[in-house]
Amino acid sequence: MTNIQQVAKQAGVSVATVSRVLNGQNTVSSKTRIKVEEAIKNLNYEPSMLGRNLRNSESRILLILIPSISNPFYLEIIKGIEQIALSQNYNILLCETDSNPEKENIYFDLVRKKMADGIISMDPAVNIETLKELAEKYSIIQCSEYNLDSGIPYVTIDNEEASYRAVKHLIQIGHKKIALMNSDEKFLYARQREMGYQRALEEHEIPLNDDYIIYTKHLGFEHGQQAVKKILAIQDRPTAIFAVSDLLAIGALKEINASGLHVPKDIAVIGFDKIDFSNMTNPTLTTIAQPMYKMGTVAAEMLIDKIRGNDVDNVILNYELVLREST
Amino acid sequence: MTNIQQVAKQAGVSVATVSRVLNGQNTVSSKTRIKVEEAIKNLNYEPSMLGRNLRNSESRILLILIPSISNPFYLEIIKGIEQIALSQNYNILLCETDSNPEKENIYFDLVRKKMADGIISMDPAVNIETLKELAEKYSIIQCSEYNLDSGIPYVTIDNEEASYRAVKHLIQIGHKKIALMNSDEKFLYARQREMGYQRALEEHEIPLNDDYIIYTKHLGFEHGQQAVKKILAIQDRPTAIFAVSDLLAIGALKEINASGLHVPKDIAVIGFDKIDFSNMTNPTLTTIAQPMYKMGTVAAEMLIDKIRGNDVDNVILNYELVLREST
DNA sequence: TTGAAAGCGCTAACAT
DNA sequence: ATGTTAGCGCTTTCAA
Repeated sequence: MTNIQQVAKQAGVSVATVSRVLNGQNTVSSKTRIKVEEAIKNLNYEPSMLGRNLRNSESRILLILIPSISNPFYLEIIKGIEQIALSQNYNILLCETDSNPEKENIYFDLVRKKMADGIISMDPAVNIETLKELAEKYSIIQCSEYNLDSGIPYVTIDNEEASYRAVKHLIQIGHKKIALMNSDEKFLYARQREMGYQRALEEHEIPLNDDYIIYTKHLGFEHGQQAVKKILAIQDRPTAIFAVSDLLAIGALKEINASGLHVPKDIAVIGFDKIDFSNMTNPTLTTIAQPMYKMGTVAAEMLIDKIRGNDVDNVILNYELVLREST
Repeated sequence: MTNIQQVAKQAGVSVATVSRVLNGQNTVSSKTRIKVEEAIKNLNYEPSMLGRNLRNSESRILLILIPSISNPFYLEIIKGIEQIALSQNYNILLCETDSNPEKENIYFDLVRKKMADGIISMDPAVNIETLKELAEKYSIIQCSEYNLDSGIPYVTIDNEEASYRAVKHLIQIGHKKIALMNSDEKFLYARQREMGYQRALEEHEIPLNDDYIIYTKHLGFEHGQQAVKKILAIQDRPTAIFAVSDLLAIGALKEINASGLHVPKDIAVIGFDKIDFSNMTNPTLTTIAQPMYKMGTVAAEMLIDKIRGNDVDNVILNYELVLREST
């Protein structure tokens, strides 16, 4: 491996000058610059990030914490993060926590050990106490899921409002018996979306029916299947389902089909996120579109800003109701 | 940030001794070890990977090149890679190339610049000349897609045989008019799967019909939809379709449904990969299961072996035919 | 405009 | 069993 010393020797200059050329400083005469560039070419020299990073005391790596790589919702966000990261010469380390605190802690160690310059956390189940502690020393942003009192900057959408909008749509097309397929109430977004659901019902004077609210442990396809079985078994069966995640809704769709019922004739279904697959189902899924790519770019910009030592503000992005075949 | 010096001072020993404790060397008396460990705790010391990595001339990062993060096929492989990587104290940098040589080259630079210790390439469209050149200086493994003459070690399945098995299944359940929905012939796996398709037909004395072979540019859902339209428009319409990727097959499924035809009554469909979603469609998809997780673990083991300077052998893993509702 | 030299945090060879 | 010290490859301060 050739290093900066050898380039300097070959070019007949000092390592400082080579470094200056490498970093595009304009304090180098064009004659010397050319000499150096030739030497670099001759020797096939590639500067080592290891040396540079130690010297600059940075890793130029951003940590992305997601609960599961299998949920396409996160993939679109990641693409947004990546676009900004690459343009600013950062690389991203994608870490799947499985909502497991131990795994999470291994990844937190990466920033403690200077292997990463900052974290974008998207795990709703993240240990918020640890995260807060970490946020005192390191740069951290929360994306999608967040905590109001943590002081950690976040980017998200207005979950209560989006949920209200979804349920209101169901009411407007004539439904009164509307089930809510929620995730776990320990997550802020779950509580917010439930509040939106309640507000829409109350506003239209539809009484709340606790039997119509089903909770699932995870946001997987199979959990949607299981949950919808319970809903179908209710005596006064709902005519519509609002699922707080497309994956749940897609699972519901499949199970409803299997049970011989028809969507949307017998039961209407609306999802949340607008993942790619929501357009591939039969029928296609009506859903609340989250601006995932945008959330990613904003989160990345916020994080890089924070790493540079600037203060950053929270951001609330807009959602959209996407009408398709399932309602 | 506290460093090794400060720990040494606090513990009343030399930095060498601290380093020894850090690295679990047994040449340290338990008395000193305890002193050092206490100092580490007191000072909240975390060793910097930046210093260690420069000193050891390694980054402990593995580069994973995939064409698209949206294809779930790769996600399962990545999980396998990750499991091995983490257990060996490596981290993985996931890089989506979009099969774009420029983007690819940015990522290649990471290994040239010592930001990564090796590469697992899964992009069929990778610039093989560049990869070969790189493989002379750096550790590289190909996973799933490979090149016979490159000398780059690979892990894969027997595509020809698996494809033969899929088509033979269709023949066995009574089909004679079988379409092949292939990707681009410039990819080795595409050629291999086409050969398997041909062999199965020939063996059962079914004449080859060029009209029944459709090529798609990419392995996306939408490309499956488009391709199946062409197939449905053929005068002597096929009664079965073998798609070389589940995503294509799922797109086909959806489009066939939309056209009013029924799977498998009117047209049987078989896919390839066994991605999670192949079980979520209606009907569920018969498919060739690739051992994706295993491919990942093997690839990671091979790469780490190679980084350590060992020679590694190519590996061919087993596939499986998974019968479900679509045939 | 350029060079000499210090130092980022760590490991390991060598000495004791 | 422990310490001294060189050096990994780079950037930057200071001096010329």
